Amino acid sequence: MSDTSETSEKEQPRRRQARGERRIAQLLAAAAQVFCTSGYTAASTNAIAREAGVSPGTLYQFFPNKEAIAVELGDRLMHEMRETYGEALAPVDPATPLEEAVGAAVDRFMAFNTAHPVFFALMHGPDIPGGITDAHDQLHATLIERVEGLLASLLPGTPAADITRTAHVCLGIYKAGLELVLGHEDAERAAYVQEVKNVLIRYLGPLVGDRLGRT
Amino acid sequence: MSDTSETSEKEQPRRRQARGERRIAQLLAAAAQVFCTSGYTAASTNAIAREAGVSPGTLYQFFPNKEAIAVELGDRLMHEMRETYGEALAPVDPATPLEEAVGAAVDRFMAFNTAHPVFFALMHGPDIPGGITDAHDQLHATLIERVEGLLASLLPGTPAADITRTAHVCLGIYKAGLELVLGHEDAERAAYVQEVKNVLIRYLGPLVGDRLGRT
Amino acid sequence: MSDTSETSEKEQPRRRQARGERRIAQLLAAAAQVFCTSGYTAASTNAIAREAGVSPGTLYQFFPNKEAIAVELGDRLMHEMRETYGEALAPVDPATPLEEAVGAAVDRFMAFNTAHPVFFALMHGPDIPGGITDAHDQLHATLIERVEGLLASLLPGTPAADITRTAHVCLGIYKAGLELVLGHEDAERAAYVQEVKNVLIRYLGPLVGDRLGRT
Amino acid sequence: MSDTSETSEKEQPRRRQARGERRIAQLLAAAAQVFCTSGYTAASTNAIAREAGVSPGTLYQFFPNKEAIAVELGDRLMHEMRETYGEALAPVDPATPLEEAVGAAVDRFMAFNTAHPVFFALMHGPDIPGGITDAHDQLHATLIERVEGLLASLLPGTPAADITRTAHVCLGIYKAGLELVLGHEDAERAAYVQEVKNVLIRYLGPLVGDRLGRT
DNA sequence: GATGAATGAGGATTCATTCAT
DNA sequence: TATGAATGAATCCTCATTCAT
Repeated sequence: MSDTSETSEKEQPRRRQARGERRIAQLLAAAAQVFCTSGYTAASTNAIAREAGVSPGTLYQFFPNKEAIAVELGDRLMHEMRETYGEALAPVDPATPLEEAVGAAVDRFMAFNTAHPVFFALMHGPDIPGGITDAHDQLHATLIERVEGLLASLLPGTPAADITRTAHVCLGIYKAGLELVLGHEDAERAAYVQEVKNVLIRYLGPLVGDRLGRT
Repeated sequence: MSDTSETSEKEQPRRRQARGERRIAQLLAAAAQVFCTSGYTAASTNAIAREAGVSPGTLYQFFPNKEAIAVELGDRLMHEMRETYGEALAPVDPATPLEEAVGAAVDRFMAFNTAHPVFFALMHGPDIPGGITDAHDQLHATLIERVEGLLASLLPGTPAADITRTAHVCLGIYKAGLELVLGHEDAERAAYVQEVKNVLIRYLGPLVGDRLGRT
Repeated sequence: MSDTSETSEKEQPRRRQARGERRIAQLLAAAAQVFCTSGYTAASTNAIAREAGVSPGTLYQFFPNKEAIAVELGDRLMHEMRETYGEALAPVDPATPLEEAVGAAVDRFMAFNTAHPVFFALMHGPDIPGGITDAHDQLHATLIERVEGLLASLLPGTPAADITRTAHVCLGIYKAGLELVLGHEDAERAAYVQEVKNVLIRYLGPLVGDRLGRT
Repeated sequence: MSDTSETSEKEQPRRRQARGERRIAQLLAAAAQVFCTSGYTAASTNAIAREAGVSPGTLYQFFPNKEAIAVELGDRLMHEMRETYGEALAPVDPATPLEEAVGAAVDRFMAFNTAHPVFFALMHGPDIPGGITDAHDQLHATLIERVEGLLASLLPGTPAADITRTAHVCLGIYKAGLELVLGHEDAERAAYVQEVKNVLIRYLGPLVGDRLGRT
């Protein structure tokens, strides 16, 4: 009881921050839950607050608006992804067989996304094509960056514009695949995972081959 | 002619229907516009009515709810697609080179979807994974069917389950590609179209090859 | 076919009127149906028109508004009641035993109201105490008049104000009883009918008795 | 005092609740007003909020829908009734002369209903015979129960089914009488009150008598 | 007469956000 | 910090009524 007492002048700020962090985590967890259940657009801040067991006012003490919740959620997810699979998406030894590189990347991504289904909701975002919100933009940009990094190491010497385009295509394929994977279970799910790998490997194969061929 | 009864069963009703039909077309056009601008979820029936220059009540004279608008819009799009590219998606002569078959299909699909951007909004639908609405379900089911038809002719002898899975993958790829295509213009757009073709061709190539190889 | 031809100059007006009458009857029947199903307040003119198989415009060709439909319906019901049970509610031979007079009146009223359940809906009317609408006012007034007539013959020499008050009480009892009767079936319904008679007989008994006693 | 934790569990919540309680009371008062003026069916939640001087949103912070307002209003009225006239409707000493028992009950009921005219609106409810809403159902059921209690003590030995039926009849009589009472003033009102008593006394008299007779 | 399209105010209800406490 | 009350515009949808045809 001695140093957990709130009246300890030194501890208070730290405790406050700690409490804040806890609240934020709590709110983000609730938001994840609600985003998964209802999708981003339909998710209401009140519902998130309720799910978190706090009042709407409290929510707005930590986030200026709904968007910001999604942004922070995305950031943390990306962060956790980096923490967890840190080097998995880092540039790859060009000698690694493509099958292996892609297979590992897809497996890890899928594992992560299956464990954190919000990711999908955030990637998908509000359906509108152009107007995508910041949250999704940011998440998307970060993901693209990472994929670009991977591709750059797989396809050295490829023009940046091509790398970017290929990254978009790969991410698109992955997202589409993820939707299918999440929509099925067990054997069928596994089959879809394999298909995603197939698509990516066959798509990227010739690109890698070209490079090799030119050598 | 013997009976100038209550309502002339030929002219008047047609007139009436004509006006109604025009309004319906007008409303669907407005809905397409609004769906494109705001996405299906965020689109409001009032906004659609406003866009169409009619009162909300008028909208509800023709459609019982928002969903019904999307359904009808999807139906008409599918219908027009069939009319326009009727045989383009019909089973294909297995002798057709894959490049050609896929290239033609993608070109036509893309042309149609570029001309009718609503299609994308409808395909995408409300972001929530499970809850998809009828409108999107129906559209999706119809599209899947068509793709299955195509694939069945390209990959004879393949088990139905595999055809279905492959169809889902192809449609997923196409949708992801469409998003990228719609998000770019001119040369970049063309490049993305080419990438979609590449992905599909390379994905399907081995499957066709297997068949050929087995022959 | 000769004289049913619409081109017969003389017949046309008559036919028109006849047709009009048919339409009105049709509309009133539909209104009765809808009033019963949804109550007067919740009944929509569109629903009535639909039930009648005509367009809303047609309805308004015959009735200026919803109220008027109820009024006309009430009128016709009163009319039919008079036609059917004409003398049943007419002044009664004071020698008739009260039980008999009341029993007969209740039986007939109940028979009529059971056969025409709209009557109840119209009597009940929009729930608001003071603001009762014309339709119900009129119906009510007519009913009160009739009951007053009956009572006047049963209770000769009673001041008009008392007759009126007693009439209101009797009608109130009857309406309350009707609600109960309509809410039950078979044996229980019969029991409630008997109760209504009991209430009225016992209520009126002393009044009649007074008179007799004074004789 | 060792713990100045998150929320003081004694003062603050009470404060909060106090404000809410006040709003609820205010809203219920407004609802009562509006229900009286327009009847339950025609009363709009917006009108209630306006009458209470708050925004529609505020209303929905306390009540999930219109129905709930009526239910709560009914509950509170019943509660107040019990508080105020607690034992007045409680089982009665069978030795009490019927006139006295009925007279007292009617007087109290009438006093209460005159002071709280909403009661009538709630008892009456939406005009539609079968569809009665929960609010009215509940109120009705509670009232019936109470009347049954009264009757059971007045008519010991009567089968439950008969008690129930008699209770329905008495309540019906009372409601019909209330309508008349509320529709008149001063002397005429008093006269109607007397008539209600007369009806009930004469109706119940023989039932009590039967019992006595059988003794 | 008859049609059915058109109206538009109004219904119940929700929601992101703010504010007094 | 935390609360929860407050907001008010916006949501989908209905309905009595009118009007061109």
